[in-house]
Amino acid sequence: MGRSPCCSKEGLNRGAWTALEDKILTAYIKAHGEGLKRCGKSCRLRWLNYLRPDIKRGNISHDEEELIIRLHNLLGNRWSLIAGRLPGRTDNEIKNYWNTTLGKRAKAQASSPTSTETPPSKSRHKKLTTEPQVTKPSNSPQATETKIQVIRTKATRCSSKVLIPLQPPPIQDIDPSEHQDFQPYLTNHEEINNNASVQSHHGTESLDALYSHGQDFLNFEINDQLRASNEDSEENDINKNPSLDPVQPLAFDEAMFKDWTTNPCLDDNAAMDLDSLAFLLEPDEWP
DNA sequence: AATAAAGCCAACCGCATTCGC
DNA sequence: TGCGAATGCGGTTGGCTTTAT
Repeated sequence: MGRSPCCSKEGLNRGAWTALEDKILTAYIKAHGEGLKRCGKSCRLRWLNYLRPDIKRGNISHDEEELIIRLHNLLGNRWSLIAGRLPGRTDNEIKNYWNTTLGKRAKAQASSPTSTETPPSKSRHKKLTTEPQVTKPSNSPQATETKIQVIRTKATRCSSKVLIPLQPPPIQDIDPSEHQDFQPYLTNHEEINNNASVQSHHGTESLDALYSHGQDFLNFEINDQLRASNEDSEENDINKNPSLDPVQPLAFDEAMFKDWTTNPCLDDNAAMDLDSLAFLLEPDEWP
């Protein structure tokens, strides 16, 4: 657990602030005000769980569901690790999905082992829109007390509620060319709106992401994590799951990865989904 | 139509870890 | 080396929506 340095990312400045940086920050605050009355923690969460342009919104596909189940068997409640293997999904989303759907299903199956796949509760399939919605304020006390329009970031069904078209954030008064550092934020809105086209039914974009993650995906740090926890605690996941050998490296090396990515059967036309990679998570298949 | 119950999910909270001074 | 601040993470909660009665 713990954090990596917040400024460890390439290209980010660390250490003492320079006069120029101070000037830029001051100019920005002067131009746009102090803005949000939010703590950094809250802002971070909002960014990570919702605003990030690469967030994939929409139903958890069957492939992703299987992946979550397998990873959870492997890692337990290490949501961030699990989320790291599901491009575009957040730890919070996966955690929620597990708590509301998969966990209950697992529990139900455990209590009645003979039953096969149980539908997720009443199967109120979430029907996510691809963009945040601004709903008419409800008649709740909170809503009537304030005239602030609340952006309903929740995935909600279109009901009788009136949906007001989302107004873009007031970014037009920011000249992107003058604020390169804020570029991600300035382009964010557009990217979120484009997420609809990013959605795919069968996880092909996940595959693309896997490609882009490349070896990082194949040699991901599960073993390191498990090894670390093995050192830290006697009650560790390995002990709980004797099928795992924390010291045993994953059966992927550079050559294999190269082989895999150059394999002609994996060309653009190959119809693939995460099922084809399921064996990667099958402990029995591990050497 | 009204109300209760269940489901869902964004955000909050507290703890552990790491950084920078 | 110690300490305060920042950050990452998992657990939990609050409030809204949907479904059932």
